[in-house]
Amino acid sequence: MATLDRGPLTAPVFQILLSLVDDDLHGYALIQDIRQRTDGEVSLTASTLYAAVKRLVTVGLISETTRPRGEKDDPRRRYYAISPAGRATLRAEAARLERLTLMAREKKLLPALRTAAAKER
Amino acid sequence: MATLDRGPLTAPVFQILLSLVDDDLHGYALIQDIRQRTDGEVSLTASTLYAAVKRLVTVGLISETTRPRGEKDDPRRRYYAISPAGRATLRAEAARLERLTLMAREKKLLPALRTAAAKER
DNA sequence: AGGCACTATATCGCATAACGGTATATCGTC
DNA sequence: GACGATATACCGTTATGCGATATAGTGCCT
Repeated sequence: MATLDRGPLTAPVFQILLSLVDDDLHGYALIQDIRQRTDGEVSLTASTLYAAVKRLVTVGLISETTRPRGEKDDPRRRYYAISPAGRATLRAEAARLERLTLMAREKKLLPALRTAAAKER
Repeated sequence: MATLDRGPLTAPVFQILLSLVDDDLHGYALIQDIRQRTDGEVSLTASTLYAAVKRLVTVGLISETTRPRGEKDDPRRRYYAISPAGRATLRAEAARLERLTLMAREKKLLPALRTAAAKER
């Protein structure tokens, strides 16, 4: 079943949640927003997106919401909003990604950061 | 076939490559090293590890290597080394993770960094 | 009015990969 | 030799991404 293992989020799921942080969007808009934000690096197909959205609703990380005011009403559109659980999951994942980045930096795979702390010594 | 899509590396694969950056290790040692480095967050089962190692060899990101000198010779052990392609892939993945972390930070999902640049203004 | 590209959602089936379980064999220690 | 830890391998299940396809509304142009 759709458990959506607590654990690493897949790229599509991470991007969907990220896109919903600021606005409620419908499926098709999600595809476009993600493609734009990632410079085409993450370009979801319809099947990937709608399946992922369905799973996210099932596990409660997002929910279908009422149509935002002032939107042209294309009756086919279904809007989604991120839930508190979704925000928490996304924050946890962001922290995990940051830890991974740090691990890579420790192995000299990324250039060192010029942190304020480093500047101060 | 084992394509190992250029694209996001899975958590097991990322950790395996990371463990091989500094040392050549055998399968079982990889499991232990990864569990240690990640504080138990990534704890690979034998089936996951050996399958992933096999795929990585197939696509040329790692290669089986000769037994390091001075190691007790348990004849079952098979040692692996990361390849130049493996290093490049790992570096690219680390950069991708850093970009994702940045995206999350832009959405205020992570505390802002005190960068040297920020200090200088 | 008709055509056509774009918008929008949904479903089927295939491929990849993680993982639990299990099997097998070797090592070190008692 | 018994036993636990070490070490690799294979099988079946499950989750997910994605190509392909279906269906239909929208907006624009002629």
